[in-house]
Amino acid sequence: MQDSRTALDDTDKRLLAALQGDAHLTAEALGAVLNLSPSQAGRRRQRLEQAGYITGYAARLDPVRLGLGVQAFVQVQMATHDPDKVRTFARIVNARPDIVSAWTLTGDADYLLRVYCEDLAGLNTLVHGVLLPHPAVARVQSQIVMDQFKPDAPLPT
Amino acid sequence: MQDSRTALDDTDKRLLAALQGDAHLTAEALGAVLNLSPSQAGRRRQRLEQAGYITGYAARLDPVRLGLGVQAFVQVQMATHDPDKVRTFARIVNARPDIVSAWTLTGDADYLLRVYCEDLAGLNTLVHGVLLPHPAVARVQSQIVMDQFKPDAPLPT
DNA sequence: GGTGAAATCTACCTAGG
DNA sequence: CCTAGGTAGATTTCACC
Repeated sequence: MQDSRTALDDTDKRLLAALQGDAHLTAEALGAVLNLSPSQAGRRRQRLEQAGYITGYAARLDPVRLGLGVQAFVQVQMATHDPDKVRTFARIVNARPDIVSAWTLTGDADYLLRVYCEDLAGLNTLVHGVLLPHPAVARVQSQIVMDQFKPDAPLPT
Repeated sequence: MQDSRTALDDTDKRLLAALQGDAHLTAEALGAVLNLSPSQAGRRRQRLEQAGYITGYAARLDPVRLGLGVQAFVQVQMATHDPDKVRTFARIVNARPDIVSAWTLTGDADYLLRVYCEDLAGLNTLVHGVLLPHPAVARVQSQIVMDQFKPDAPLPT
């Protein structure tokens, strides 16, 4: 199965797109979309899973329904790159459930955090009570999400 | 079922967490995790779906496997808020598959875009060939993701 | 590309608090 | 009366032809 990866044909791409929209599509439904027999659609899905294109299937939750009304991006500039201090910072980031993603970026902001909070007070506690007091942190700038303009992230295929 | 929504009990939260990790967990597997019978686990899942906590199930893809080696955040400052020009900008954002998410933020950057590109050349084309030339755009700053520090986004429950 | 066995889901039914 | 557990029919998957 070395070369099933080199090129995704158009059907593969549409299959991946369909499964990004609904992971519970049956082989029969996939076949209907792709103009394939159910067995071929199922086999193709299996191939793409085993080839590593599909890493898993996840439930999509509604943040507002869960009481998470405030979504924000927080840029964190580090005061130091001292490994010890950065490690304790990393532990905090990993431990806090309200920080759902964290990236290191090129440019002047060292970290970008994506956070979900119940309300503005929660965001303030995170920024001023947790991040800013940390010895490794120099500066924090938070930007609240006003609107999710483009819906989340089907990867381009 | 009016009040099944007001408060999620601990079992509900663990169920949501489990399904965020793997949407294909069977009712039996869920029951094993939650110490419930399969029928009760399935029933609980159904309730959470109907109550709107779960909005759907999606396949998670591997961007690198798909040949998308460069991931970046692009901040776009608008030159104008003229509705017409903003609309054409919005159409471009929605049309381009390499822009997977777009948010409007508080602060000086008007839009934050999350993009996946094959390589740096692709990102450059997007920034200098598509975004900057647009009449509504004043300034663009792209920051490439070096490392995804915290894995993507199970929502806190 | 099709078929059949195994597994799973869902709706209904029964028991217990 | 409401919640938990179990059972049967329908649907789906997966290995084989």
